[in-house]
Amino acid sequence: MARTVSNNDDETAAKEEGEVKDGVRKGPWTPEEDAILMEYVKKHGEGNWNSVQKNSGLLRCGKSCRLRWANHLRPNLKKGAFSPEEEQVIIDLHSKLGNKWARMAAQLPGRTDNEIKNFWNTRMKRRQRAGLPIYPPEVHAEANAYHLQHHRYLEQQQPPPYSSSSFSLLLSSCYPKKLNDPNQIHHHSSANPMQNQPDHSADRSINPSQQFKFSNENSTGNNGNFAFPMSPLSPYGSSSSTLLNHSFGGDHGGFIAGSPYEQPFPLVQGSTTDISSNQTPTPASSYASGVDGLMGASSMVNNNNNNNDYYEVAPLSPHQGNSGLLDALVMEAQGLYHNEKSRSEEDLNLAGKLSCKRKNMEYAEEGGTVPAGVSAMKKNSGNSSNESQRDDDISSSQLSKGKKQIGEDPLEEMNGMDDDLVSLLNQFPLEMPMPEWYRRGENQSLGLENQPKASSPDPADHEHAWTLGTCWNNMPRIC
DNA sequence: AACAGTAGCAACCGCCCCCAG
DNA sequence: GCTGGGGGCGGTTGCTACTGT
Repeated sequence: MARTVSNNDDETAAKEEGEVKDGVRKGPWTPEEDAILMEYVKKHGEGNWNSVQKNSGLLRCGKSCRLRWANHLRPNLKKGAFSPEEEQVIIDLHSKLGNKWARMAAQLPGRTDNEIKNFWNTRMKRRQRAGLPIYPPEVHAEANAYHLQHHRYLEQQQPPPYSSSSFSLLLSSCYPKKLNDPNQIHHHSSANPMQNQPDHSADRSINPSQQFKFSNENSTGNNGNFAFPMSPLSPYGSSSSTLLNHSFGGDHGGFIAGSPYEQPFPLVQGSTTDISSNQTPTPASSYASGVDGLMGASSMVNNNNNNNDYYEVAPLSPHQGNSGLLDALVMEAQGLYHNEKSRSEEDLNLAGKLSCKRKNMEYAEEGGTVPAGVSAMKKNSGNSSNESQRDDDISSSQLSKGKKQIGEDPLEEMNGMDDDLVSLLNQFPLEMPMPEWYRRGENQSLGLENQPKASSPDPADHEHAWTLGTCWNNMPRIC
């Protein structure tokens, strides 16, 4: 559409010059302003943005200058469409980090967080309209394993090698789940376009996508696929358990096909879902030993829970050296490793308590009874005042050391929200009408949720679903 | 061809948080 | 503890391009 031209010349002129309020101009930057800002930065360097107005006469606030510089003027900025490689990186990073645009930008030289955000939001919208899942399955599988690895750390009562902030966002990549449905483990369970809402998605009750009651939920938990009762508030919580239920996408290994950094990401499960047949079951230690980077504390985890053996290696960031954020993450991981052992048990209790609460809601929602184990967990999960006290202790002890240390407790951050979130938990509707797009997804071969049960996964069908059905590769280019 | 509707995208704003002084 | 600077991120706005009538 042709640009709408105002009939009011004065208005147009005012717009072009930008609106000046309190001596600060807003609106689009003019080339002259850009030149002034660039000149200023050239002379004085970046930083101290609030002094720009004083020293350069630019009628822009400091923040506006900073943004303008960061997003448009700074050297080495890439402009234009994202390359396929960049898109792949974004998708993969988002599956792990959630809406951490700045961190993602740190791994995409020349790209800004805003640019990535816009790209993602546009993509989200597009896929939302199409009723498609956000992630291609291979990325999702890797992200799931990434999350699962964290989950296993908790089970082992070992500190997870993630930072609080990063992991809280890892949780955002959940697909909606069919809790306790043993079959669900083989399904990428959603075409839910809302599945990737920001951080809150750690909790099924918070993530809008997870408020929907899915039919055929099966509360039997005797096959090892029992929805792991973890806290929605724990950074190791429900999301991981959610992921546990669909982590093993059957026909996907731990590699991102076509990824600019095809990291081997072995993920081998023993019994329920055999994905090992589709990838080389490499001894995790061989990966764990020779890697560094984001997952500096990468490790092998062997869990015998419910006859399922998992050997996992944390995915590693392939991009290094372009961001202090990554270094920070490594340091956080190291800090976590040393600081959290003493708290993990209590954290688990809290996680159990809260997740049991949610679990009870789910059972109630299904009209069933709460299994004894769940009730018992609820009883044994301690009391909130103790938890609060613990958090206070942690906080004060940390404060007593002065600055917050890198590697501070992710649980502290999460638990700080306990009251609010529990309140939210209690207020969310237990059942919502299943949206049309989901019902459609149940019956049409749009996404992987419609793949045959993984007892006999058909890679060909699967491939078809993505290359033809969901048109991942055929999506229009962003331009 | 002209117009209207709509999607995609760039850019900005506001709020919040962290950190250093 | 307070304050200011800087940064992160969600939301919004407005322009542009495309498509349908």
